[in-house]
Order: sequence, then C-alpha cells, then structure tokens
Amino acid sequence: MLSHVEENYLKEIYGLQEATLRGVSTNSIAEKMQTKASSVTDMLQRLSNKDLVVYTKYKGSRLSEKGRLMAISIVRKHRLWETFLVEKLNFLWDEVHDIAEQLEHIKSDKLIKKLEAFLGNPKFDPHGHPIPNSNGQINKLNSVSLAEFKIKEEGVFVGVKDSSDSFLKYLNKMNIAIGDTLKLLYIEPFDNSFLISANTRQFNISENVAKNLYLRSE
Amino acid sequence: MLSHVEENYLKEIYGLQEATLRGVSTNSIAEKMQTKASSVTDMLQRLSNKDLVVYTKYKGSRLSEKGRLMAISIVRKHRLWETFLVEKLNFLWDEVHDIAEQLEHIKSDKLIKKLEAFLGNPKFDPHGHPIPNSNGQINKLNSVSLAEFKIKEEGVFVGVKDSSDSFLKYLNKMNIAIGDTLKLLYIEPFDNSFLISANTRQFNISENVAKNLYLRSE
DNA sequence: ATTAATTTTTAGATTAACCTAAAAATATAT
DNA sequence: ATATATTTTTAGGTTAATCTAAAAATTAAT
Ligand SMILES: [Mn+2]
Ligand SMILES: [Mn+2]
Ligand SMILES: [Mn+2]
Ligand SMILES: [Mn+2]
Repeated sequence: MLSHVEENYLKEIYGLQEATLRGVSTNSIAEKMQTKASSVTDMLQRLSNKDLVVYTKYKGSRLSEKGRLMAISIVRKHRLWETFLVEKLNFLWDEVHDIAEQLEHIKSDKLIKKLEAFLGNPKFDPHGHPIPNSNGQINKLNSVSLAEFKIKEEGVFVGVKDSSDSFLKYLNKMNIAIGDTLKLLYIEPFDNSFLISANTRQFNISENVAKNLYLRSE
Repeated sequence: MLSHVEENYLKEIYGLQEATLRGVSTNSIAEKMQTKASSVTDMLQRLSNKDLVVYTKYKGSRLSEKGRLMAISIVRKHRLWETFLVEKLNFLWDEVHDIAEQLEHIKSDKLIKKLEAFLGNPKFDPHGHPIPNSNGQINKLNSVSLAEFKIKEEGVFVGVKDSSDSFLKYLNKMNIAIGDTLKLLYIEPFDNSFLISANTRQFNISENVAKNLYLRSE
C-alpha cells in the first residue's frame, strides 16, 4: 500500500507527463512538489523499485503502466471529492482543492463507489475536468481554448485549464461560470486583449485569461 | 499541527481515561494502539513535551485540558463522518469504523461545520454515541444497560457500548436495531440469559449482549 | 522483608521522508 | 573543442515512528 507522499508524487508526475512525450525532469517534479531535487531523486528511486516509475539516472522519468493507473485512481478520487464538496456541501469551486488534496488519500474502494453513486455518476468536476471511471478511462474533454476562437465565434464555457485559487477567484469576480455562453467580439491588437460578450454583458479579458478558458463550440 | 499518529493516540487515551479517574497505564495504551509499550513511552514523552498529556514516569498518564479538547474534536469528526457514511452513502453501521478512522484526520474546520449542517446537526452517531459540539461539549446519553433492567421493564434501544464489527453484525443478524422497543421478560437463572420481546418477536440473548445494549427506559 | 513477577523505561537500530553541501553528468556558449 | 552553466545525483545528516533487548522501577507473593 502506498503512502500519502508516494501517491502525491504519482499524481504530480502524471500531470507533468501528460503534457509531453519525453521524460519528466527531476527539477520539474521538485517544483510541483515544493521540495528539493535531491528529495525527488530519492523518491524516484523508491518508486522505481516498486515498479511505479521508469527511472534512468540523468534521463527523465515516466510512470509505468501500473503507476499510471494508480495516479489516475488518485485523480479520480480527487475530482469526485471536489464534486461532493461543491455539489453537496456548497463550497465554492476555489475552496475545494486543499481539502480534496487530503480526501483523495482515503483508502476504500467501496467508499469511492458509493460516493460516485451518491453524486449521480458525475462526468466532470467543478472545474470542468473529466472524472476517470473506475477502470482508469478518461473522457477527454473535447473543447478548445478561447484564445483559439475566431471573431464572432461563440461557445459554452466548460472548464478551466489553470485551476489555481487566484484564477478561480478572478472568474468569480467577473461573474464567469461554467455553462455560460461566451462570444468573442474583438481582439485588441495593441495588447491582444479579448472583448467578450456573455448574455447581455460585455467585458475585456487578457490573452492569458483567454488561454485558460476552455469552451465547447461546434 | 498534529500528525495522524498523534491524533490517534490522543483519541485512545481519551477513551481509556473516561473509564477511570486514575492515570492510564502505558500497557493499556499499547494494547489499544496495537503497538509496543516502548513505542508508547516514546509517544507519551513527545505528547507531554507538547503539553497534550500529563506524564510522569512509571505513573499513568492523563490528557491535559488542551489534549482532552483535541481528543474530543477528533471523536467529533469520527462520529460525524460515520453518520455521513450511514445516512448519506448507505453503509451499514458495522462497515463505517475503519473509514471514519481515516476521515477523522482531514484538516478543515469549515469542512466539519458544513458536513454537520449537511447532516442536519445530528446529536448521535449510528451506534448511538453522542456527537460532541464544536466547543467540545458532549450530550451525555442518559440511558442504562439492559443488564440492569427489572423483569417486565421496557425501553428504547438507543446505543451500543461495544461497537466492534462482530457485535454489530450479531445485532444485524438478530434484527435488533436502534429505535427498537425492547422488554425484559425473564432471566434464566441457569446461565443468566435474558428473554426479550421486541414487537411481536421473542428471543434470547446472553448476559454479555445485554450489558452492551443501552436503552432509554420510560 | 526478601524474592519473584510484572510493568515501564532506556538504549540502540531501522525506515520513510526530508534536508544541505558537494560531486558528477549533461547542456550551453564561446 | 573547451570552458561555463545547469541539472541531477550522491553523501551524510535529521526527525517521526516504529521495533527488540536489556535495565530499572513497581507490585505481588512468600
Ligand atoms: Mn494529496
Ligand atoms: Mn478540479
Ligand atoms: Mn484514526
Ligand atoms: Mn461510532
């Protein structure tokens, strides 16, 4: 059975390796885990002995198939708990991450199965991220960043890329929520800022914000 | 902030010290924690340094006021989570202990407050044990063991003393559940077994079972 | 009051998870 | 190609939580 710390490593390595086909660097893991590279090396060796990570000195690391499935199962728990916190306990979407970070480590298959049923088998968490099923399959969110929209194109806001507290709080303040229909009206050439309409309102967002909003157009 | 292990020690010491006015022995803690006496001594010294336990070599230990309040807060979380598991996720009362043993360590005051509200501010957990309030006050269950009943006396079954899986499973099998009205009909002198009636049914239970059933009479 | 039994503590090791500082390997720049 | 910079690993150390074996204190028995 894995420790909390091992599980956190697996989950972060998983997140990093999804963004690239090459090995994940020791330093990038250290940064994500807020720890030192030497500690990461230590852990990589341990995870490698347990056949959860394929590690070769000085080359990057990647999860083994076994490690990948463990990582996905932790992501699954994390997102189900986040959904519980928002849907049942009325937390805001920017308050749930740290609590889910703890809850994801509770060991009980039966608990997760029952929680999932209690929530009505949700497919997405409060940030619009897909919830893997119990076999580790993930419903890829078929959506595109607002930054890639053409003028006059519109779509439904279905998820964020960055789900940091500060970004989510910004969206709260701007009154932009999942489910909203957004339309790109104009891109200001000077600073690449985007003029957007949602229902009757109009407002400006930075290019950086646009990149972090995912919409389903069609 | 306390570790999971420290929290478990506090909770067990609390349980043991409630049963006596004298100090809690190192060995009894070791037995409850399923560990060695030497490990317990080690931990007692650590908890004593943190002013959570009053420890004097070779004499027993007791929780400090600070330690007692921490212990009660863990009991509170344990019982709220057990209630959640039974009331919302449809677990049976004999399945929830181990999961609550993990959930009780999740750190978030806001979470517990919201969970409590979501459950409708329950006063008792699925085993009939009182849920402390957020100030550490405990509604003492005013009930008496069935073993102390007189013939023809009846009462409502409100809680168990022993809440081991095996005892709870026994009660499931016998179809005895919290809320049932039980009446003592006869005590067999030969083996002190109790003849009980519940609604229309009649059955026998051992004296040991009777001792573990708490009822509110009249 | 001694002796024997039991309980509790200390001494010394181990393991996971971290750290700092130094060494080794790899990548980049001249 | 060589020197410099960066990344990564190793070496050595710390702390929490555990263990076994031995020593010390307490309790029970003669
Ligand atoms: Mn976590
Ligand atoms: Mn999320
Ligand atoms: Mn516990
Ligand atoms: Mn209980």
